[in-house]
Amino acid sequence: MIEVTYPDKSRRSYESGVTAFEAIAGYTLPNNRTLLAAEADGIAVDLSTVLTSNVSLKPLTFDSKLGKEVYWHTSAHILAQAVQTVFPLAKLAIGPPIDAGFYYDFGFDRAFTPEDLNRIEEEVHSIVKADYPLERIESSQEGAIPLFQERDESYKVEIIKAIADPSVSMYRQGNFIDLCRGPHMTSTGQIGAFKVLSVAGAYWRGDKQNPMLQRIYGISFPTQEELDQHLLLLEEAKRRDHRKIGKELDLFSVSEETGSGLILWHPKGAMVRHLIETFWREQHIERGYELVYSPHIARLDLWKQSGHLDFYHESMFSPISAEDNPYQLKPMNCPFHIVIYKSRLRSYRDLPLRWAELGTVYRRELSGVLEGLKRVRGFTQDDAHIFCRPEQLAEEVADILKFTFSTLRRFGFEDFEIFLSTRPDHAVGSAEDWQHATDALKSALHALKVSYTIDPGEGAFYGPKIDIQIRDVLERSWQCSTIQLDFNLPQRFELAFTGPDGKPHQPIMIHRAIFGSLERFIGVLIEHFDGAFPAWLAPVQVKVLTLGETQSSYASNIIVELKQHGFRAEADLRSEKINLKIREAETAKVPYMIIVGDKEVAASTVSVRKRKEGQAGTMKLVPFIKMLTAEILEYSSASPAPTQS
RNA sequence: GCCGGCGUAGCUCAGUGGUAGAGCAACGGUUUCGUAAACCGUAGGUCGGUGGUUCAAUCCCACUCGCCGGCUCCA
Repeated sequence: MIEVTYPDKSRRSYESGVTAFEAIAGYTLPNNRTLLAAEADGIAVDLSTVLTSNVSLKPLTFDSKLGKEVYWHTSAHILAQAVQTVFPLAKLAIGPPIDAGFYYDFGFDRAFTPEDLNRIEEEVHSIVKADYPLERIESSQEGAIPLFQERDESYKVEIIKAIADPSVSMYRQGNFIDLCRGPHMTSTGQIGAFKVLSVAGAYWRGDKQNPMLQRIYGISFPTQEELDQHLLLLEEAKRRDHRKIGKELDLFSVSEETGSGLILWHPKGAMVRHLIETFWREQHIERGYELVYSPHIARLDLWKQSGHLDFYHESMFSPISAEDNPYQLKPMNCPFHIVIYKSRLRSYRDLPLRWAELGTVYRRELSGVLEGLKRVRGFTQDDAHIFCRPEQLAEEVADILKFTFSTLRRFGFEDFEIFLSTRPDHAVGSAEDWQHATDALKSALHALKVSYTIDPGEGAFYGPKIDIQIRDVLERSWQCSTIQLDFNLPQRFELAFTGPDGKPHQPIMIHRAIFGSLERFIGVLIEHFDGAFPAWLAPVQVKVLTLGETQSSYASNIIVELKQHGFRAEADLRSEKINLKIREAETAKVPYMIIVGDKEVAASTVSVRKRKEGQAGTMKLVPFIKMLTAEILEYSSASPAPTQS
């Protein structure tokens, strides 16, 4: 007999050899979902899995992350079956689930066309309708290889040969068979709604030396409504693409004449950036940072000593010559801050030193990866370096975390996901240093009651790090903030402080950024707000619109008064209809409109109109100013650290 | 960089092997009109660039620049 424990802590006994399906069949599923697979001691398994020992068992439905993975993995198999039905010569490569949906890579002698994708999707529907059961087949490597050789599946053969385990598994549905670790759903008919999304080239194993495969992306959901909802989000993301809005609102541009990946900030965009930068500087000074500035180029020798020339040269522009000395355009700010540190002897009493700089760096990104503000060749890091003693580490990190959360909240981000990356295989620094540093990061996270995920071995070679992802209104995740410890640079530059013992000690260096790249962050912000910035960030906060020429001087006086109160206000005195002026102000996403006609002039009032919401009443200018001031102040209510699921 | 797609007036787009159009914007004029587009007119493009095929190319071909979707989520 074996004992099965369920998520509600109840237990039941079964004969050994019972299947996961039998053990879970009686368990009620939430939300009317279909049972897809099971989670046995935290690992997803087929429902046909035979249980032979005590286990804690959980039903998997589409509502969990693991369940989605199973659902989308099976969907990928259905896609592959459809492709091979339509194009028997297409060779199977790999087909995993991804964050949202799945893809499958095929070796094929040409690119798939949109018409091909339509045919494939039709075939998918008939496979779903046929409701083929999925059957798991276990085999030795020796048994599996001829099977795939026979089918001319050279990628599969290559995969099998690379597998360490002598036995492999395959899944069959109808006449389609694929090498696969699984687990899978029980039948193809369990897919509710399926959409083939797009196709793009992708290298076999991501290596540009290898042949280019055709990657088909798809997505599936239990119901048509969920699929429609998802497609709506994709459309919305496309609609509010920051490149499109950036052009419409005249925020920024990129020109072929100046070069790709180099941002030209137009006045309106520059104002938004200026507001963010000003806020950033004020916050840093308030929180005990000092501002520094460093040049855009430095002698090549500096980059030799920092190691960037060895490890980072692929991302650096070529050196610049000046007389006999080669200079290098900076891809990072850290070496400059280090040189400042070294400009004099430092005492343990001086630490921690917190130096911040909005430093513009240049990186030679591949032309194909550039994307609006989000991936560029010249960008401004909101960089800071903290030099501290080992025992100060946990507190410094906790402060940075608090600072980061409060800053991100200020910009309307409430949903955070935190990752702690630990020591990779190849790393500098002693095991003890890594242990101490990683513990300090953890204790900072614990102190703030922040939950996080550990990414084992994903730290940089020079130290462990904490990455923070924000989730925007379209439910997309963006990684902006990062806190990285560095054992490498202090060593390379022989940084030291004099301890109470009168001897030199090595400080710990923390690199941290909240926005990461100002350009990228603003790109994310534009999409998050759909270009409709909150009043404190809007390049123009108030637009005064006149009905006719007789109100011009009244309107101008209002502008003067608003400006005296520090607001960004503009007037529209043209002899145009009020509807047109309103429409243009709405399109420009100006948060407040003030409409003045003869009535307002006579009563010395203003008619206030709020962006998107419409008329907000007629009032004297003073209450309007109070209202706007209050709205702007509301944004500074930054709260403490989040609690995470 | 690689694969695929695209590149026509400031913007959004239509179009054809015989040297190009629309709407909006701009400019000029008329209109002074109360909460999301008044009306009339004018001007504006060597059809991304270079070379080639052709009697003739914006349209075909090659190269080049740029943009878009992807390219370390490893059965």
